[in-house]
This record gives sequence, structure tokens and C-alpha cells, in this order.
Amino acid sequence: MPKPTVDPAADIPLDAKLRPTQARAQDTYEVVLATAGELLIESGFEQLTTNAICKRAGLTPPALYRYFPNKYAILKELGDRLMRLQDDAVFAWMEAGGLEGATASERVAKTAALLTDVIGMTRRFPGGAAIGRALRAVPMLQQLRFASRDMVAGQFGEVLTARFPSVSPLRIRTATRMMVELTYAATEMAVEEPGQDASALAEEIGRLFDCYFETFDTPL
Amino acid sequence: MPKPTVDPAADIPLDAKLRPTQARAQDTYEVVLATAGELLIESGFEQLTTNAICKRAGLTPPALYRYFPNKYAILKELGDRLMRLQDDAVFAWMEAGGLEGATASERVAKTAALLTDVIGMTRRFPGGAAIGRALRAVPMLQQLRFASRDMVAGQFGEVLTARFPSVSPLRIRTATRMMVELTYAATEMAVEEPGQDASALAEEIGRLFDCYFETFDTPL
DNA sequence: TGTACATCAGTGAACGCGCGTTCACTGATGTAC
DNA sequence: TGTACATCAGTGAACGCGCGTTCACTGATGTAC
Repeated sequence: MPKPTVDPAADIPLDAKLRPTQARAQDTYEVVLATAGELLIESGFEQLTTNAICKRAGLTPPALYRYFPNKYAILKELGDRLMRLQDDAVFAWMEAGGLEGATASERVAKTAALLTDVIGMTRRFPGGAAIGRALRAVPMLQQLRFASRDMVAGQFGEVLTARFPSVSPLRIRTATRMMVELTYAATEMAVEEPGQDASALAEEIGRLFDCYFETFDTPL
Repeated sequence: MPKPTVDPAADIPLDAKLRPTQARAQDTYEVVLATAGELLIESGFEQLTTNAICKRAGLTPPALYRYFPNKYAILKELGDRLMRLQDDAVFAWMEAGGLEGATASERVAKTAALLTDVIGMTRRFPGGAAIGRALRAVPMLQQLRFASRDMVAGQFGEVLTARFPSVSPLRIRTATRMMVELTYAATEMAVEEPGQDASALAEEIGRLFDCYFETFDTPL
């Protein structure tokens, strides 16, 4: 019988210890994050160590520890930034009436544009692919991912509830989370294989969204 | 400018060194895997170490190293087994005419049953959730995941090509991989949140599949 | 059927390395009068 | 406007720990005659 799952690191603080006040300190803070991104690109998050970051960045470890209590705090800050970027794109899409559109192809194009946008910004974000993986793999960071997903899904849910008032809240909830996870999955698929053309994928996702939400009009 | 992504561990062997021949050795091999699964449940794959496995399993390290060249080989074997299980379920579904069905609700139910099945077997597989995460996060194991995905997608593609001969190979390819990734994502979502009822999710995925493949009939 | 030998399986004990992290300190910047 | 002091920022050097892994060995199992 397996023991109950416990998070052995539940009490590890992730937030920055000190906010940098002076300009020099701000630079240090940023160079730590930028260097971590570089190292993530080169060798993935398992190889990411505080010592390696310091060496590459030309810092000594206590400088890093002045701002970050541990290496997860660095990943968390990177993850926060990446997800805020993605979330903002989704919110903008929703505000611009993401699901509205006279014709199917218009709606599909809008959704495809959103996904292309998200894929592009994730690709450009240094270490984006590895950060995405770390957000899934590290239990401590998973909460971050879930929080972002549930927030986006919640907003999305409000839009859907307004548009399809007869659909049950459970279905709305399941559907929105699924859509967000699907968006993550598609983004990761595109980002993990950089040679891949993202637009064909984005177009298919657009079709998928569109036909799926049509089923909301005709309750089974 | 980022250096080209290199896999720093490209030459690390992952296959078992020696296949156990005697019964006692077979037991050792299995107990290593079972213990690794236990530890994955308890503390995730970052905390998984060869020493911890040995201690828990009542073995000494050289006994483990007799069969596994490193800890990734253990994860690989676990991943292989989990994915073979999942793949077989999908193949069985395809052979039973997964997409066929007289009515929409019949088709939806079939797909939902597949997903429920896959979710159930992943939940029952010791450490299944953590193995899934590791397969995403560790570059070395990602290849395994991609190989499985592309194989399933390939098979699925043959079914679709036979059924929708007018659809372009690129679209088939994009669509099948997307569907497989979506299945992974849905499975992981269900497995990560054990309190969750999987059936509502499975049903929505069923609807999603069904309405999506209907668009193949009416090329845009 | 018993013995001698070869092979398989596992042990005890330790190794070097690099990890995350910290201590005591120096230098840089900001501020009050 | 200059000086004295407080605070902020970063350094040099090292720590203990546990990781993956290996060496030299003993014990268990299988096999040939």
C-alpha cells in the first residue's frame, strides 16, 4: 500500500528574499534569470545548478542567494514571467471576442492566430521549452501551472457561461480546463520540435475549438 | 546568441546491462522497478536516487548496477512498460473500430471508454503520474515519449487515411499527433488530480474527437 | 548421484565529485547635516 | 559641498552532505562427467 503522497518540500520558500533596490542589484537579479534561461536551453533543468548559474554569470554564490532562497525560486520567477505572457495573450484574445465570428473560417483563423502568438512568444522566451517542462515535472512548480490554468479557465468559463447559459457548470468547467491544457500541449509540441511549422498545427487547433464549441449549441 | 542545443547525455546508455537469468535475479530486477515506483509516488523523480532505491529495496548498490547502468535506465524501463500498456489500449480501440459507430453518442461513448481505460491503468501503475512527468521533463526520456506518440499517431493515421482518402497527408499527420498529445494531456490532467472524476473529462474528450473528425468529411 | 568447477548474483565498504549553501568580510552607494 | 555614517551589494573561501558509482570479494546456483 503506497503511503499518502506528501510534498517533501512543502515548506521551502520560493519567493525572492530581497527585492533589489539599487540599479546594480537589479542587474544582478536579471542576469541570474537570463543566465538560468541560457543554461536551461543548453542542458535542461536537471543540470541547472546555482553554482553553474553563478559561474556563467560572473557572480559568486552569495550574490545569488541574496535574492533567491534556492534554485526553485529562480525557476518560479521564470515560470511566472512566461505564464503571465501567455495568459495575457489569451485574455486579449478573449476580450477581442475570441470565439465570436461570422463564419467558421473567421473563428478558426482567430484561434489559430492566438496559438501562433503563444507558440511564438514561448519560442522566443529564453529556455521557454525547458521552463514549460519544469513546470510540469517539479511538484513545487506544478501549483503555479495549475493556478495559471485555472485562472484562465475561470475567465474563459465566464465567457462561455454568458454565451451558452443552458450548459451545466460542470461541463463548462471540464471543457475550459481541457481547452487550456490542450493549448499548453499544442504549444509544447510546437516548441519541442523547433523545425516544425506551427501554423498547420495552429489551424487544426482552431478547427478543433470551433467544432467543439458548436456542440454546446446542441445539447446532447 | 544561444549555443546550439546539445544533449549533454547523448552517449549515456539506457538499456539494461545484463538481463537477469536466474529467478533470484529476476526478483531483484523487479524489486528495483517496484521500489522506484514507490519512491516516485512519495517524492517525485527529482528525489529518486539509486541509493534510496537500494536502501528501501534491501539491496546494495552493486546489485542494482548489475542490471541498470544508471538511474535513467530504471525510469526508461518504467516508462516503456507504462507506455506499452497505454499504446496497447489504443491499438485495441482502433482495431475495434474506435471511430466507427452508427450514432454520435455511440462513438463518443467508445472514445470515452478508451480514455477512462487509459486513465485507470495509469492511475493504477505505481508512480504513473511521476513517470509521465519524467517522460516529459528529461530530454533523454522524451525520445521515448515521442517514439510512442509517433507510432500510435502513425497507426491512427493509416486508419484515417483509409477512411478520409481526400484529406492531405500533412493534415492527417498533424491531426493524429495532436489527438495523441491531447490524450496524454487529458490522462495527465486526470492523474495529477486524483480526486477528480475522470468520466466527465473522458466524455468531453469523446465529444471533441467526434466533432473534430466530422470536419474531415467536409473539407474547408 | 556425487563431486568439481564455472558462472551468476549479491555484499561491504568506500571513492571522488559537485551540489546547495553559509560565514566573515570588503567595497559601493545613498543620505543627513 | 563635504564629510561621516548607515545601508546595500557583492566577494573569497570553504562547509558538509549525499549523489552516482566502483573495487575486491563472498555466496548461490547451475552443469559436466
